[in-house]
Amino acid sequence: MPLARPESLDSRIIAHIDMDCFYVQVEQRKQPHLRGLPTAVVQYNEWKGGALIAVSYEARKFGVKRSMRGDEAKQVCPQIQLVQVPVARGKADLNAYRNAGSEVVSILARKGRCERASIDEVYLDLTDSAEAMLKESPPHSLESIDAEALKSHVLGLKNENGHDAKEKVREWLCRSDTDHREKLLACGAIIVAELRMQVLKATEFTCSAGIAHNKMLAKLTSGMNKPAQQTVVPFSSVKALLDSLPIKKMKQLGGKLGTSLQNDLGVNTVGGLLQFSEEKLQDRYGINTGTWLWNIARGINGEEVQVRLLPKSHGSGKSFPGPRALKTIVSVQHWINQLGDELSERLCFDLEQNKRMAHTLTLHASAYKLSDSDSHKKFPSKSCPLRYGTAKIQEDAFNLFQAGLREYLGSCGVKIQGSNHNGWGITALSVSASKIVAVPSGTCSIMKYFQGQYPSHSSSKQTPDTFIQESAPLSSSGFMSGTESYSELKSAEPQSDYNFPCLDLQGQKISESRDKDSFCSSPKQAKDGFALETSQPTSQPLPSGGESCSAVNQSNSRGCFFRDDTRVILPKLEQQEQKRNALEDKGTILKFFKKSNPSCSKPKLENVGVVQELNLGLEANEVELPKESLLLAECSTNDCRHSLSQNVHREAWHYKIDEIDPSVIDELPQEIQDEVRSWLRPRKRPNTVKQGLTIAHYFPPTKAT
DNA sequence: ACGGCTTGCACT
DNA sequence: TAGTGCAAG
Repeated sequence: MPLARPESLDSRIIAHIDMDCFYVQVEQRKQPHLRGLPTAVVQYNEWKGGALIAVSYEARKFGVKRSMRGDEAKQVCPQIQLVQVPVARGKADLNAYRNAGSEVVSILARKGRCERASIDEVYLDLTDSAEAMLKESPPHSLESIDAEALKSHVLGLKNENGHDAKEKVREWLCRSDTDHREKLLACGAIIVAELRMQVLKATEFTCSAGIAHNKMLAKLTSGMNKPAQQTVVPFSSVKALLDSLPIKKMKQLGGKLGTSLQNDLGVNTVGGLLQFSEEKLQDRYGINTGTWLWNIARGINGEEVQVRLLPKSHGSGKSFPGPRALKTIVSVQHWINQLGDELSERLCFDLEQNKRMAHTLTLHASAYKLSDSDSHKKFPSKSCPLRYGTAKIQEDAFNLFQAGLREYLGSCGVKIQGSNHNGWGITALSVSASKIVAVPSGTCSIMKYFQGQYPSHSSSKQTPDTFIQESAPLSSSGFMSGTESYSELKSAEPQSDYNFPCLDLQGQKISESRDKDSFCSSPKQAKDGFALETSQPTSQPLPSGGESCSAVNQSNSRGCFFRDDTRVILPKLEQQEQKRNALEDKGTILKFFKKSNPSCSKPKLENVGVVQELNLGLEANEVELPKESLLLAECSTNDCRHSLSQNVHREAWHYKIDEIDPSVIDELPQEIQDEVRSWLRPRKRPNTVKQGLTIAHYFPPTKAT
C-alpha cells in the first residue's frame, strides 16, 4: 500500500487541551471555599457513599481514585470534601458541566480550528496562527516570553527539572538554528500558554495541554504534566517517546485491541509495533486498523482536527443495578418519561441556541431474563424518527421500548405472574437523539444544500414522500422499519401469545407527563415521586394523525434557557460555528460549480419541503410545502422568546461529489474550501478483513499531496 | 450489586 | 438503514 505518508507534510501544529479534573473545578468555582482542599465529585450517595466521577489533585495524593465509592474515599482521605452531582428527575444532571465545557470551547475556538472532543477536551489546529506568529513576531524577536510558556515541558530537552529549566525552555523556544517545523511548534507552545491563561481568566478553570505535530501526539502528551501545565513534543523526541510507551497508554489501545497486541503479538510498547510489517498488521487487524497501527508506531497520524464545537448527539440515561431493576411496565414508563423529559429539554435548548434539530430517537435498554434458555440475549435498541415535543418523545420512546421488549422476550414469552414478577428486569434505560442537523435559517451552512443526500444518491433520488416519512413521520403511520409497523406496536393487545400485563396501561399514562407535554418544558417540574394517577387524556391509543395534545398547550413551560447557576454567557458559541461554515451568499458555491464545471450534474430542485411545526406541540403535523418554500421550526412557547419562526427559501441541490472538478475548489472562499475538501478527502478503504478482530479504530486519511 | 453517564465511531 | 459494539473519560 504505498500510500503517500502524511509525515512529510506534518508540520501542522496541533494542541490537545484537557481540563484538569473538570467536574471538581466546576464545583469549586461554585463553592470557592473548596479550592485547594481534597475534593471529589460523587454521583448519588445512597449506596456506599456514591460513585466518584472526578477527583481533585489534592485528593489524589491520598490515593483517592475515580471509581472508588464515596465511603472508600473517606477511608483513605477522611477530610475529603464530597460534592454531589446535581440530581433532576431522579437522575444525575450533568448540564452544569456541559455548560461549563461550552464556556471553555467558546474561548478556545477563537484561535483556530477547534474540535470539541468531549465535555472537557478540545483539539485545536493552530497551524495558521503559528505560521502567522512566526512571520510577524517570532519568539526570538520577542523582548520577553510569557512565564507560562517558559514553564512548558519540552520532551527531550535536558535538564527538565533543573533550576535553569526555564532558561532552557527559553532557549528552545527562541532557537533560530532549527527547521521551520520546530519554530512553528515553539510558536504553538506560546500560543497555547496564552490561551490557557485566557481560559483561566475567563472561566477560572485550569487546563493542561499537549502541543505536537498531530492529534495523536498532542493527546498523548496533554496528560503527561497535570495539572495546569503543558507539554511540547518536538519531532526529534517522538521516537524515544513511543519506543518506551506502554501500548495501553495510546488512545484506542486501552481496551481489547491493546490486549490483543500484547497477548497475540507480544508487543508491549508502541515502538514494539515497528517490527511488524504493515501487511502483517493488516492481516491480523484489518486494512484500516493495520495501517493505523503501522503509522502510530512511527508517530504518524493524519487525522485532521474537525471543526465541531457542538455535540453530535444528546442522550439521557440511567441504570438500575441489581435489586433496583425495573420489573413493571409502569416503572419503565415512569423512567422513560423522566429521561424523555430531560432529553426534550436539551433538544429544545439546542434548537434555540444552536438552531439545530435532531432527527432520530433511539432507545437503549439492558435487561435480564430469569430462567430461560437464551437469557443472555441483549435487549435490542430501537430507533424511530424524532418528533419534537416532550410528550411525543416520551410516547415514542415508550413504544420503542415495547417493541424492544417484545423482541427481547421473544415468542417463547415469559409468562406473566401478577404485576410484579414478570421474569424480566430492566437494568438500564437511555434515550438519545442523533442526526442533528443545522436548521437552515438566516445564515446557514452550505451543507444544507447537500442535506438529505445520502451516500447513494447518484443513482436514485429520494422522493419527497420518503423524505417526509423519514424525517417527520405523520404521527403513528408506519414509521417503523422492518416488519412491524408502529401502529401494530401500539395496538399490541393482551391476547397475543404472551402478555404484557401492563400494556393496557397505555391508556393511563402516568401523570407526570402532564404539564410537561410541551415542546419546551420546565425542567424543574419533574417530581421524583412516583405518583400513579390515571386518567391521562394524552394517552389513549392515538388515532393516527390526531395527536391528543390537549395538555400540550397549557404547559407553563419556562422555556429552556440557559439556567446554569452562575455565569453563562455562551450563547454565541454556535453562531461562531455556523459562521465558520457559513456562506453568506447562498449562490456563491453554486455559481462556482456551475460556472467552472459545466459537467457537473444539474442541480435538481426537489420539492422536499418538510415542515415540522413545533408550535409547542400543537399537533406537529408535517406538511408538504410547495416547492422551495420551507416553513421553519417554531419554538414559540410563552417563554421561548427567540421564536425561530420564519419562512425561508430553500432549494435542495443535489450534486454528485465526484463530479466536482477539484481545480475549482481553490477559487472558493477558505471556509468553503475546507468544507468541500472534507467531502473529497479520500475515504477509508472498505475493510476486506481476512479475519481477526474487528475493532473500532481510527485511521489516518490516506494522504495525497 | 453494577462505577454511572455520555459521547463518538466503525462495522455490518 | 438500523443496530451493535468498542473505547474513552
